[in-house]
Amino acid sequence: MTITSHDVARLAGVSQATVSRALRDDHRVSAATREKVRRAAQALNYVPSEAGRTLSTRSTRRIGVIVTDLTNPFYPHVVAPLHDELHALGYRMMLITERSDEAVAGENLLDQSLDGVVLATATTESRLPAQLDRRGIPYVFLNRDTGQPGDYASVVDNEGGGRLVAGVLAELGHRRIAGIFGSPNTTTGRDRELGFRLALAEAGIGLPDSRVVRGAFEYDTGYEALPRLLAADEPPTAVFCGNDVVAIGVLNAAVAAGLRVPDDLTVIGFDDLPMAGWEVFRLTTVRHDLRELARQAARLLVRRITGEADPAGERLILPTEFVPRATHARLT
Amino acid sequence: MTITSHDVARLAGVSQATVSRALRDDHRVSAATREKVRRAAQALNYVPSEAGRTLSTRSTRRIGVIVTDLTNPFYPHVVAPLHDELHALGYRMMLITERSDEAVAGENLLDQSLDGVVLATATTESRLPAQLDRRGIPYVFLNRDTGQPGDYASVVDNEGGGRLVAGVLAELGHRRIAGIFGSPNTTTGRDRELGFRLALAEAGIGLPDSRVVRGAFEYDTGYEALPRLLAADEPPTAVFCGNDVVAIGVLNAAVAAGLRVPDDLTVIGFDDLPMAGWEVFRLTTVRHDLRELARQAARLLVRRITGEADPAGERLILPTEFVPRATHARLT
DNA sequence: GGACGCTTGGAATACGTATGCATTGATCTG
DNA sequence: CAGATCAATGCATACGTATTCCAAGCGTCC
Repeated sequence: MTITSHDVARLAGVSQATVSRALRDDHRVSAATREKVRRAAQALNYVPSEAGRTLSTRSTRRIGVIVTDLTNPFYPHVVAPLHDELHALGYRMMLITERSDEAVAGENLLDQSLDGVVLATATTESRLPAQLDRRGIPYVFLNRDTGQPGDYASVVDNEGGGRLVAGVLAELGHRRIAGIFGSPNTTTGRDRELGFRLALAEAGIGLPDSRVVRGAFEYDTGYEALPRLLAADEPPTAVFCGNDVVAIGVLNAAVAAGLRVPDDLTVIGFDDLPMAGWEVFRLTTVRHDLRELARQAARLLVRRITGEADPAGERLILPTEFVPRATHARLT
Repeated sequence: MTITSHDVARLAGVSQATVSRALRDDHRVSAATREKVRRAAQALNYVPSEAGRTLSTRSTRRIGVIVTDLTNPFYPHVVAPLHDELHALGYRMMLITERSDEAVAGENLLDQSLDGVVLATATTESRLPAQLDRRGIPYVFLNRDTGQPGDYASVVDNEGGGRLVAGVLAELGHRRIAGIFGSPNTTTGRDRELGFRLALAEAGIGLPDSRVVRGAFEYDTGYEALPRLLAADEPPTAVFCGNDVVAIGVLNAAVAAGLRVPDDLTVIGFDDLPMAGWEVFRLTTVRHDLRELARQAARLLVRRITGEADPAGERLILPTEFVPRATHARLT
């Protein structure tokens, strides 16, 4: 039923080997035969079998992308450019979404069906990297900074971004400041918190545990955290959120609580998703180039696959920038 | 370097064939040998090669999912449950996002690397179904209703949903009503518009072209449409949007224009994405079970792959339900 | 005119798994 | 006890492509 290179060979009156060569522009085939083969392939509507090619070349031109939860608005903005860049580089994308990536480990990602993997999940406790190493499957971290010397990662200057926000809040006169950070097992959250804390300390501002919440980078985290923070004896005048999605949860909770932003509360996010610029939010946040982050990860992975990457590991860091919109105000 | 079933066979002291059989629980292998093979495989950390298996069985356990644009908040809510359901059914998901699916046709989806395809793109003009048919690759439409007898589709009762909204608006006393519908080349948009128009007509309410906008199911469509609709001589008192994403664009445009919703304008969406329930929106909309829509599509596709589906085609239709929130009001 | 190099294309094989068929030994039946 | 039946396993091959090795043809140079 399916057309193979043998069928093309028969029609063109050449050997199967010649068909393979002709279609791959091997210089050892004459222009005339190439044309003949081309026409035969066209006539039969021939498409080379991916499985046959994979078995022969030991390369699949396929890359796995592992994300936690696609319905979290953050991920699509990294998956989409990843897809595009990988496509441009001649690779297909295999999307794998898993709550815990122990489940991913249970999956057979290791069956040689992937040329490489992009790890875009947040958690630092996964055994997946070790397993990939053992099987010799190249991978890169996206938005996760292990600090391990040999690793490959495309990351954002999270610490710098955290500092930026602390600086701004201090300058605006805020002293009772709260933080909603990512889970402690995400480097993204940890680094943002670290930079934020350091810069706050330099400004002589404390950050007591009573004004700190940690949780997943999800809408609900922000939505549920705000009431708790407000219930304290000395409620905060400003909240720094670990990312925009959390901040948007906070903004919605503020509406529910009848709080006016920024008059009653300053809210600052991180990422600058398109959503952050919507009129209903006009969220003040920290921008970094998510598209470039993804592109960079894709290119790094491909370089690692082709052996062009630095064997000692590579760490590509993107800068951050403060984006003032309408959710921050000077304390009066 | 990589471990094959031959290596396992050597270690276990059996033939490669026996390894294959033992690991696939073939009843024709004794419990003792099975155990011996299991242990050997375990010791070597053996994982069967996907490519070899594919070549041999002519099945890839891989399904392509084609979507237009992942950054459109609608798609993640269909891709995520699709992924989960396919996973549960033992298939992997290959995500393909393309602006135009002519580009998809250029892709080699036809190289036998997919057991089936879910078409979740909106446009009706694609040549892709014809190409898949020609190559005998099973596929289903998700949220697209071709009306062709032999097709397989998982859809929503869009016409019924449109009727619901028209009924509500009429009952609320609205007479100057606007519609922002999907592109004319999407059946989703067309059917919603159709039901809406029919029910409006039955209520004796007109829908002049000056109060109709058509465009992609995107945020910008709604955001840019509202000012134009408001500029008319007799601006509408209510807007029905082809989906929630468009409605959210409208709500943001309303904020930008200083309009109060629902006092000045009633806005109604379609889909009931989680976002629609956010405090800042509290969007009145039409609900259908997006998760079930995806699940149903996955199961239908798998049934078609295994030959269990009705050869005459199948069309699974999900009901809709009106969800009153805070963006609609009675005309005073 | 013979050795040699270059070009072109065919034959053969590797890649890893699944499976039809053959083989072997054992158990059962009349 | 001979022959039939059956369980368990090995042998051989198919799947489709890429590639290595080899052969043939042809021109060139000294």
